[in-house]
Amino acid sequence: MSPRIGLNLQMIVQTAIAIADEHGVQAVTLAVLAQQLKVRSPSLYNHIDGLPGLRREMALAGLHQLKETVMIAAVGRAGDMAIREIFRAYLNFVRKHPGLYEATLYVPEQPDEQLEQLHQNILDLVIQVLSAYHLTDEQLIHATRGLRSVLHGFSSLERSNGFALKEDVDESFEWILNVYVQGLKAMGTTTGA
Amino acid sequence: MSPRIGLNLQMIVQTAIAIADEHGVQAVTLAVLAQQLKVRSPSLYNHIDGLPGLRREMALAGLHQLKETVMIAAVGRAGDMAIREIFRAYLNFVRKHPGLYEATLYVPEQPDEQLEQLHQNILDLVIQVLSAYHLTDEQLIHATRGLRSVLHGFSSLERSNGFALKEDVDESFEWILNVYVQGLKAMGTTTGA
DNA sequence: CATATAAATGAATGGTATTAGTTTATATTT
DNA sequence: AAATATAAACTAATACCATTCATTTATATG
Repeated sequence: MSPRIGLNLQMIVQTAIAIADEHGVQAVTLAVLAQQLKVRSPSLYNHIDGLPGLRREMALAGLHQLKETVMIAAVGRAGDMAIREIFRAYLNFVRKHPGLYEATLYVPEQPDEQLEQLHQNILDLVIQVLSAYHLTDEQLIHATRGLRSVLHGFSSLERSNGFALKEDVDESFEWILNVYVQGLKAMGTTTGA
Repeated sequence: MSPRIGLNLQMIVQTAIAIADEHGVQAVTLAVLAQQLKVRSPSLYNHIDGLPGLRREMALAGLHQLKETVMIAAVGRAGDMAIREIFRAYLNFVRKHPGLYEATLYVPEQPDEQLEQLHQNILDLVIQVLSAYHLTDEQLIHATRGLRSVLHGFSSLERSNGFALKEDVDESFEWILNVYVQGLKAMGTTTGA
């Protein structure tokens, strides 16, 4: 049932992620991947569905890990503190695994239920935390989108040298975090407008 | 001084941008570009410095256009109104020219003075508008970074199908915009308009 | 009209992903 | 233990891609 079990999916994805974290997703080619695994590139096709399949696997792994990261940050906390820790955990994740994070941005050609499920899982976590504030359903949607926008935007810009001075970046992040939390509270009390 | 002037830089970049806006930056290959220009791909090297050179030209064009867009949005306005219009103009730009915007994210291998200058120009515009709020120098840096993070994050996520429901996206954007402006005012030492 | 110039080309190289068919090591069965 | 089935890994080949080099060729200039 399993002749020549030299490779497996986990090894391949793990190696691919290591390359991505070091040199970016674009540097993950089947050629260098096979080389690092001491194998010929066609052999990889026994375990993954080509380069798109590999990218998908990397995205799945990244989203799963990101979900765990966010969950751990939020567990046992509530309200502002939960939000703040989620923000910090998210940024930390991107800083620690830039290539893996980049991989989570993979957009499949056709709808992918498993990918969508993981995205939804993270979304549900955020929604649960935001439910502490007394927002309408619509405001809840806006707030989650705002949170994702800020987090994705900030970490993406930082990753691509978007911020000139490396020094105050952490302070900027905390400042932005404060603005978001303040805004959340302001919107929660004024249940209209 | 100019034999066989069939091609020029402008034509090439313009065609490349059209391809990028329709199919994404990754779809801009020298092969299809040459094909559309009815020329062999090596001919392009007389006008651009390979694919990296083309990407750089696209980034320059995009940043210039983005700068103009932001400037037009802010001219004759001040305070909240200027901020709001810049937000809307930025999002509109990304929606109208997704590929060109993607091209502006190009990061050169080595420091590129011209690219940096254009980035700085846009930054200066934002800083000038934010100066209406009475922020410290540090807060000003944080505020510009926050603005860029939100704008880049939101438009990127929207472009990659990040938001499930297509309907309320504009409302979400306005909501986030409001949070930002409110936060700005709260942080300012004195109130602006 | 001759010549210099630079644009456009064909040919070739090396990289990439991918497919097809073949070999081969292992697990299972006889 | 030997035979066989199975799937992993391979070789070979194809079709793209960017890029370089040497050559041709059209045009502007002397």
